[in-house]
Amino acid sequence: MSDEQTVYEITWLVRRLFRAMGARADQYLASLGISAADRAVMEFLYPDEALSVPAIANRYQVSRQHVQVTVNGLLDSGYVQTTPNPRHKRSPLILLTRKGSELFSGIRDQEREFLDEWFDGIAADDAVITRDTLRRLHEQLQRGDSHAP
Amino acid sequence: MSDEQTVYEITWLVRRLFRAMGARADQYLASLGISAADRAVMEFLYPDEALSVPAIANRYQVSRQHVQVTVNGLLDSGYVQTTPNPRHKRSPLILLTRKGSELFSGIRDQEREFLDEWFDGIAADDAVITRDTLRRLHEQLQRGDSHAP
DNA sequence: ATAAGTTGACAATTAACTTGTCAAACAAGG
DNA sequence: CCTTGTTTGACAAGTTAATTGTCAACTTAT
Repeated sequence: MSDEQTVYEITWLVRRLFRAMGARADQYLASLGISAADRAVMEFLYPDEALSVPAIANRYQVSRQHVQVTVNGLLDSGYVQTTPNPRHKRSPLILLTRKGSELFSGIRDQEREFLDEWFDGIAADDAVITRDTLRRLHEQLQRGDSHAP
Repeated sequence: MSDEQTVYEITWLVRRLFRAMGARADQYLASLGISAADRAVMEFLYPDEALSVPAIANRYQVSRQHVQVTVNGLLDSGYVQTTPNPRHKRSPLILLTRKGSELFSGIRDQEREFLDEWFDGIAADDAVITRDTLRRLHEQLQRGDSHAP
């Protein structure tokens, strides 16, 4: 049984960290001329997945229409290309171009570098305990969809 | 020095937890007929702060115009009221009405109950380590505004 | 073959903000 | 005082990242 103040602070920190991480990521992605949605779509395709638009929408948990717009933008910028879908003539598979793959692996390198710096002063044991605790909290939320908030 | 996979998973979990918490909170608040912005404003006023609209906007880190709209809505619903501001005739201080105070303390009770359930299986020691680790990560982000993402 | 479901394109709508602008009110200096 | 610059509430318009609705073309199941 955890103390109330600690519990409250953890939720507060999760909110804060999310905002701060999001702000940094957006800033960095904007400097490359892409949006968070673009990055998310590319992540599903990296390094060499070929998925239809509705399949991406399913994984991203977002409307297929929105993914369609994002993918169309990425097609225009040359970061993704289409390949025929054997299972559906009108709905091609989407995959990264070489250019898109290079962009995304660059993004990943930058992120890795940032994470290394960010976790520099954190003891490995503490990081593992934190991961396990957050994991358990996440499972708990997935499982018990009892009542809000 | 923490292992890369662990570090990455922590950031992933922070994102997921934020989304899940937000979804639950929104659902609960919507059932009460208020928005997340309404709740945030009431939190600044609870239990008995009296602040002007621009002062709330400063703390909330959001445009004063947006807070103005939120506060006007709360005035209409009778959750907040105005009191003359000795320092500015056109900009009254905003404070919770009895109704607003009761609503917010009800929200807090519900949140407390939810958090108790959520952290039920978590050992107190682990919660403390998690809090401290997240705290350090938060401080690190605040401090070093070196480079993105 | 024919009914039912899936898909891309397009349009309209939404939520939660922001920025811009105005006139009234305020603070400070000369 | 009086003028100059700042703060404020009200209103309007714009933005972002998504949603829902609809259509016709196509695909799948029966």
